[in-house]
Amino acid sequence: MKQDGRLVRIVDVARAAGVSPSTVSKALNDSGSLKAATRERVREAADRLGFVSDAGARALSMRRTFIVGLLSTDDIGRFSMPVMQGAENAFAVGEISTLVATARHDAVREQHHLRTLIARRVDGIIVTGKTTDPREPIEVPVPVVYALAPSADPDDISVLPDDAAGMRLVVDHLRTLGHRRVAHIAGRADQNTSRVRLAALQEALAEAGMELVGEPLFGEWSEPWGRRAVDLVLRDAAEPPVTAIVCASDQLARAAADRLRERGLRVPDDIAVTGYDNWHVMWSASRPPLTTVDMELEALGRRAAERLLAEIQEADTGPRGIEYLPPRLVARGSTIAGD
Amino acid sequence: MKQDGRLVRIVDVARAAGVSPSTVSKALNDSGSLKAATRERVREAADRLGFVSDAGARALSMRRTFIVGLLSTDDIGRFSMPVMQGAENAFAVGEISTLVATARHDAVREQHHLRTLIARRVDGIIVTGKTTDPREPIEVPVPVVYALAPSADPDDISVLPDDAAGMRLVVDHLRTLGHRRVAHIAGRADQNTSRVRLAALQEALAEAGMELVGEPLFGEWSEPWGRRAVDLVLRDAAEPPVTAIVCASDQLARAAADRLRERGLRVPDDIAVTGYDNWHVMWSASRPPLTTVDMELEALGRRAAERLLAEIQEADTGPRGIEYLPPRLVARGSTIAGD
DNA sequence: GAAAATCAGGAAACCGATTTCCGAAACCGT
DNA sequence: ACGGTTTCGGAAATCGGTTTCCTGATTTTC
Repeated sequence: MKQDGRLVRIVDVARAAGVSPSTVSKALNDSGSLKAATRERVREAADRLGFVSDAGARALSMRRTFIVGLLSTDDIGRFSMPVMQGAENAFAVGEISTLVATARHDAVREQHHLRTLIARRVDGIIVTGKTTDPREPIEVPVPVVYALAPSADPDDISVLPDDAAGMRLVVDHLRTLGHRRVAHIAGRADQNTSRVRLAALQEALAEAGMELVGEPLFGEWSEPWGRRAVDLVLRDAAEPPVTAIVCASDQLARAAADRLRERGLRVPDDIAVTGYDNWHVMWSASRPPLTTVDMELEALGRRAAERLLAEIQEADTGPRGIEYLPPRLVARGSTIAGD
Repeated sequence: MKQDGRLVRIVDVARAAGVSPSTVSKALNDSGSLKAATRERVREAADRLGFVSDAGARALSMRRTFIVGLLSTDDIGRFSMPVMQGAENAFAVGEISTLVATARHDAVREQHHLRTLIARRVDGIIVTGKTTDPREPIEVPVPVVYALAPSADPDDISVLPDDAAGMRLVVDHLRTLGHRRVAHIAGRADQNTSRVRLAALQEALAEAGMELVGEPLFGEWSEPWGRRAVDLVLRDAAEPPVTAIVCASDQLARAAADRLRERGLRVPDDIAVTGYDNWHVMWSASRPPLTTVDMELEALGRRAAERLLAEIQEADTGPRGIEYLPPRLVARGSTIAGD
């Protein structure tokens, strides 16, 4: 395959097999009607010559490129990466290639990338972003699925992790363990995720007959904030006012656990801690390892890919609007002693 | 642009402008010889109709797809991501699109992806991986550049971060601050990176007339190991045997700083700590923030893209074999008090 | 054994651009 | 006014496949 001359074309195969180009095409694509012997002879010739069909030329006549675009609003980051991974995987089995484009929050760059994707005649586009804040839909003449960052248009297809379900899992877990009074350390107040998680937490707690102690603490998604927030929870209290702290991310939870230990409290015996994200470097570095929620982002990427494929084949069955995918609770030492 | 019928073709523009298709092509590509007025008229018609040239068809006649493949040996991870980002950026300005393929350490998957890339007639391929261990070169009929994971073949083009230079920066920094006796916490012994960093450290220390105290400590790339390693350094010593600990990663350094604080030692006053990677979540969460080395992976991705482009245009000037790119030292509180 | 139905494979049109080649028109100097 | 260049723009070939007929050959049917 490493010769430098032009690659093997279909006519070369045709000549080698003593048939016409159209016959080669039919043989290799299992179309038309050919004798089994002919098919075999062509196939044999094809891979003897190392023939690899030109996808571009094929796309031209089939009016289908088998390429999808993956447009990321920002950089490909910690969240969009697994999504992309899942999508790429799902597509690869269907012989579909993935073209990546990152807009870096720049509208001009985004437009530029969209133009290129259109020029490439992609069969469809998946749009991602790092937050779950709704975004302006993109205007293109091909199917689009939004993953992680939903479209503001309810007629578009969006796939999101079900944060509300995640919080219910957490509350359920804590209730089973006997906790009744919990505090919440949240992330940035201006992000959808923070508000959704808080709301879901409050609701789930109410249903379970449990109590959210103190104001929810909004801050940022950083360890320093996590540590500071713990101090606020424990503010001038001889006895801890709660038995568990639900954190909106693993980063916050890890910092919380650190701070609690520094303040002489044992996790989980004195206070249990839960995180969110199942981010390996965080949950495993925490002492003890974190009980957390896995959003199953890779599955989300796969699902987005499936929906897009269905949409491309005009056979989509899922709901328009936002589809929520169930997360998974992972119980570890930060809530279960001796784990 | 959101009509559902077929997209605007070059003949549509031709008709609208009252010229032939070939004239449209020339007008839009600034080729051939046309009156300025004609060119303008065609252009005007083209974007009035929202014409976007079909890249596939164009590729077919130009024998150049303006697509490159980005093949990752493993998943796209923390290290390959910025590389990919840098490459994608560099390519985007040249109107080149990036096709991603992740092999997940699976030879079969890798072969499969290579076949698809060849079928797509990519102009070239960038190969990455997460470690700097040399890898088997790939066999393809197009130019290839290896980034991060070098090819075992010295005739191939590889671009790597200069870890030796990075370690020299660290030693230099510590020497300036008056340190003479340092310990080293390394990562996995079976990885090239670990050995290279250690060797460079030893050499730089020798040159600077400084001393590496104790055996280098190999372990894993995790915080638990970082903490344990600190205990080994301080083992049954009333007084710390060193004034600085050079860690092979930010993760290790952050854990080391944590552990030192727990043992009642002040960083950097009693012992200074350095990391490697400039990994934001690690250096910023550390108390104090970490002095570390930034490998400039995004620049590395850009460089890889440049080399590949040059190679595609048969105008490469850089050296065959491995090209090392200079890292950058970032000084922070873990070595400089009051920072 | 003849008519009808089925099967195998090829010729040619087509997908949507680029590019080479060529003819007509405009321009030139004398 | 005339031969000789230039300039401009179109016709047609080409890139590498797929697909639609279409024609002989073979098989089926009664």
